[in-house]
Amino acid sequence: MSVGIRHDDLRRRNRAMVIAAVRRAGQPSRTEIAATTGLSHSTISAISSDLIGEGILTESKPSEVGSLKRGRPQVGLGLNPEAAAVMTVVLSLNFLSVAVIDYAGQVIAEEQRRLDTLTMSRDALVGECVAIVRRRLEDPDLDVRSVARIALAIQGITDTRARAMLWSPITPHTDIAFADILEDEFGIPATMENDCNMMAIALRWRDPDRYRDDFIAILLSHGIGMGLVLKGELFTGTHSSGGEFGHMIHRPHGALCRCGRRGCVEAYAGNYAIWRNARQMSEDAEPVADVSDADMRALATAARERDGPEREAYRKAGEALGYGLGSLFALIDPAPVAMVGVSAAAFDLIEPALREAIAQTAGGQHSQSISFDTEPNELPLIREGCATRALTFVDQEIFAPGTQARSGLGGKNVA
Amino acid sequence: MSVGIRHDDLRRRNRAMVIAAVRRAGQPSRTEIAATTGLSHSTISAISSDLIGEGILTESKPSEVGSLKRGRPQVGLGLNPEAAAVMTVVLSLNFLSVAVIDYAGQVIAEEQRRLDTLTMSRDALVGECVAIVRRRLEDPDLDVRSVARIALAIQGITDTRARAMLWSPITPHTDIAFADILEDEFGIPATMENDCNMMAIALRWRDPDRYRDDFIAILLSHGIGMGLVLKGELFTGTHSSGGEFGHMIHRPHGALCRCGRRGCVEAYAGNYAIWRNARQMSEDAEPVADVSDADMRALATAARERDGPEREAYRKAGEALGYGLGSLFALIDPAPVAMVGVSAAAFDLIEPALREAIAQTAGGQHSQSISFDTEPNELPLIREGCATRALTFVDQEIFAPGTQARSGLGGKNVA
DNA sequence: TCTATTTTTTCGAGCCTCGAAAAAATAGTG
DNA sequence: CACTATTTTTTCGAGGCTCGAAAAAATAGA
Repeated sequence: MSVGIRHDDLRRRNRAMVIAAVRRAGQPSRTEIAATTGLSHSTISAISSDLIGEGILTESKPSEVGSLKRGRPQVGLGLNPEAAAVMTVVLSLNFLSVAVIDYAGQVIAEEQRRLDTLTMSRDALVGECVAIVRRRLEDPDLDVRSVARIALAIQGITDTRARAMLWSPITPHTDIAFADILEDEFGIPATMENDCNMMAIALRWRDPDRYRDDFIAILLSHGIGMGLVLKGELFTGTHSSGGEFGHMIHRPHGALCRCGRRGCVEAYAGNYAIWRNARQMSEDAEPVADVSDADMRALATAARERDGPEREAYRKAGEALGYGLGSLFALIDPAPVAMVGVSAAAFDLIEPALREAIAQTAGGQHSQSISFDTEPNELPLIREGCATRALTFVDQEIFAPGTQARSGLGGKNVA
Repeated sequence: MSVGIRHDDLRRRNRAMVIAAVRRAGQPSRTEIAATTGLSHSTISAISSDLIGEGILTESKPSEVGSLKRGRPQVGLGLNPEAAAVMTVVLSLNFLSVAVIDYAGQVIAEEQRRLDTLTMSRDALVGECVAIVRRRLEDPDLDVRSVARIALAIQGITDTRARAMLWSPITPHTDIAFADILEDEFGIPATMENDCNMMAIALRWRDPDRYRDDFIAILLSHGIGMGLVLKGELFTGTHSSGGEFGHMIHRPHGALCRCGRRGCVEAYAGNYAIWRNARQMSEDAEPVADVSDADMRALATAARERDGPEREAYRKAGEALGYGLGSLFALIDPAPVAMVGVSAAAFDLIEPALREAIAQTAGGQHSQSISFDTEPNELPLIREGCATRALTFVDQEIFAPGTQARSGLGGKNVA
């Protein structure tokens, strides 16, 4: 069953703890780290001395902290930007974007490309991803050896182990093992993440007060996606990335969904569904491939101006989202929700019906206390999430590795 | 944030690990424990020597193991039944049952009572629980001091911390802090658990091969409940016991549910709902308070005999359960399901419509691979779950405590 | 009785964390 | 400007824990 704790695990975990404390706090002193981790000063001293010796952390000048207190000034510890780098690859509908990020979290290079993802062949799609990564890696300003991790994100379903895309609305092809492909090509560990999960991670990173242990990130875009954090952990399905909120059933035998089934939440609340209803097309009408953000904004403007089919379309979207959230809340209890994506900008049109629907459900008793936040731009969020995730991997798996000799100078006599 | 690992934690966790290994394996030798925990023989030897010295474990005679191998015979380690005892209290509709269980898991006493829970006053209900516990504690055969934990289970919603019942269908009263009440009364740590969660725990204990990391236990009774294990952990809501599968919305504005809302899964699949549909009453008809098991069995018999309203009622139940499961599977992916309770005996009537409905949902792609198991009797399961939970608490919190001096003989020179 | 085999215990080495004390580095103070 | 108070950081020895190797224990077969 579960395994006992070895003695070596102790140091490993505490190393990881120190690195995590520095990443979260920015420039904490050793004393601060001791306070947040609960470890003793001596232990922190020993571990940080190791980490500085290994080039993972750096001491910042006392002046930067600028304390006006008496006594020996604190020495801030920071992440050494050159200790490593990671790459993020975000693949969305007709769009591919890559960024290189240093160990301290700063973007040091990026590149973006428009593609026609819906019609590309499988090989072409994979080829574009590989090519854009290669171009970044060939950048003379970048030390290739320092790139320790590549995190891809895609809209759609990925497997639990974050190795492959299983299904995605942006391409007709399925089961593409992006992580393995990139690893084989470049020899750099890679993962294939779900876009909404990365949004959730970024939200927590941005605002840990609001998004801490339990919250929901919902992508209101062409499709409906969800990233869910429960009890401080990213929630994933047993086999796949899970959390397919958009494909919970809102109305049995209801409107036709892009996934081919009927009555999904997405079939009422996805951009194509709002579009379809606003145009008063049949619920059986085949979903359109894409609706531009500009068109969606125009729809929202029309809905705000007059009571007509546009307004009704947003109302239906709100109702579907509300009942869906209500069912979700029956399972997990209410939690803060962030609405992300172009339709989040039209949340004023969605919210009334959404709240009314929630009030009809088990979550309704807390209807008032449920708070919504909106963020119209999902792409930066997804990239931030990927970066955070990749850097966390480096922190934990590369710089606090399982049972492996630590590089060089094994001692304390570095200072 | 999260806290570093102290040196003392190491031993604590490994002690817990050893106890857990013994509880799971029954009579394992030290060598076996070393293998399952991954710790060295020396460590296991030291820890088990401590545990035996403290009276937590006992050595069983070599003969019992009865190996025919050459070499020094293995000495089996077992839980000392007298090391502690726990009590389970299961409160269900019109029925209260208590059991006393020794540290090795054997029932050593029990008592049951019929009540009229729906009409009792709050004080009377609490009073009955306190009284039945007191009677068991006054049993001269029982050493009161050895009782280390009381686990209550109730149908309904409990809080995350397992202290209080928040709402239950078996009584009109709400927010009863049973755990605190019993602790104050008897000075024994207590918890208030959700019945379906205990079912899930018992299922895993009974059949860890089938029910290991991810599975679902659904109670098909007067109401519909669910216990959910995900990634090896019991799933609870953020504030309450959560997993209110029965109150996911099947049809917006649909049939009247016992909870007062409309369209819940339970409003189609609970006993009262099947009864209501079988009698061709309106979906708006007030749910009846109780339907006897005998009546439900008669309904099932009628449904099997002829195609009529009874059969249709079960079909509707299956449909509601199927769409609900489908939505659940969209979130967590499919997992093995156990159907528990009186209507599980009529699962043959439910299954076709259920599978058909699931096939319409995101879970449909795996429709074939989803397997259902049935267990008509929920009470023993709930009790077993409580016992397992209470004993696990004793294992971890009492016999492998945080940072606390271990009792007596601190040494290895006990043998 | 002796040997092979398997389980369990013992023992010393190597780490790790901790608390206390020392060292380092600064701001006030007269 | 020397001295003191104060705060941070490092050093050092003590105490624990786990591990591997070797020893001890306990049995079956020859």
